[in-house]
Amino acid sequence: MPELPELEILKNELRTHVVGQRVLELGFPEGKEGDCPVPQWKAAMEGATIVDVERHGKMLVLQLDDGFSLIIHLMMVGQLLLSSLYHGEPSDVRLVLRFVDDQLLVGQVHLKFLRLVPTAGVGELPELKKLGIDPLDGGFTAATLGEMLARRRVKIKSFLLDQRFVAGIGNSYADEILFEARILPTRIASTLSKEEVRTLHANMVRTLERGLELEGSSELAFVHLDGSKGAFQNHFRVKGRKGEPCSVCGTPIQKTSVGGRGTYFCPACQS
DNA sequence: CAAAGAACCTGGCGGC
DNA sequence: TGCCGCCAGGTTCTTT
Repeated sequence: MPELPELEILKNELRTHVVGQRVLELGFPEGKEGDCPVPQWKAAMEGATIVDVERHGKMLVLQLDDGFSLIIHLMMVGQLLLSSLYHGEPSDVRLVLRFVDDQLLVGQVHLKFLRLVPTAGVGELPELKKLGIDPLDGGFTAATLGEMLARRRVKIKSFLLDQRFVAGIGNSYADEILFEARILPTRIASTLSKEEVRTLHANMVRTLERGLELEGSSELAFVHLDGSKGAFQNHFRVKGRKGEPCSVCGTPIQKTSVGGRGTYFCPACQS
């Protein structure tokens, strides 16, 4: 779903196309405002200029020059589209930012996870404060991963999905990472050997970077600002491949459930 | 506090 | 054609 690589792509595209834009109007479709305090949000955003875009885990933070920040989480099916790049008809619009040059940033976003807060308080938001280390951050080393895994009695797949430890990995990348690292999703975190920790770390970084190189995974709804799809889903080696021969050894890929999430793995390659 | 599981949410799909 | 239940996986809450 939209995971770290997809959000990183959107962050970069927003930095290129939206940073520097001044918001003329903030709009919600009639009757779809949800619980958003529309008048206050309009007052805070209209007339303000977007000066930076950051990513924290799977969350995007659009920083305005008047001291407010808009925080967006795409959940499973969210999309952001920019009218100057995208020429179709967005399907389920929930949020529209109109800029002074008449460009529209249109969002199909989960309003329950939309926030507008003072920029100074962004770091104190519970949703952001609880996030763990970013796997593409330089501080994320095999040693730090090893420290986090030690004494953790949770299944390694659940560990990867838990945003409090490492932020940004979701259900699709988790399966691909564990396949590449040749580690069973059900292994208990603390039982990984030093060598396995090193391999896991390397493949977390490598797999996420490969997702970036392939323009993200559009397995579900993810698209770029221009509506185009990524290609990583075409290179999945286990995700969604139940019964198909493993690309390494030919053994049929199996599907099981780990932590209530669909989990694909090769019973021969992963141990 | 850690871990597991259920619940909530949205969209898509199959069955009737 | 619609309705319904189910599944998907993002989060959060509840229980142990």
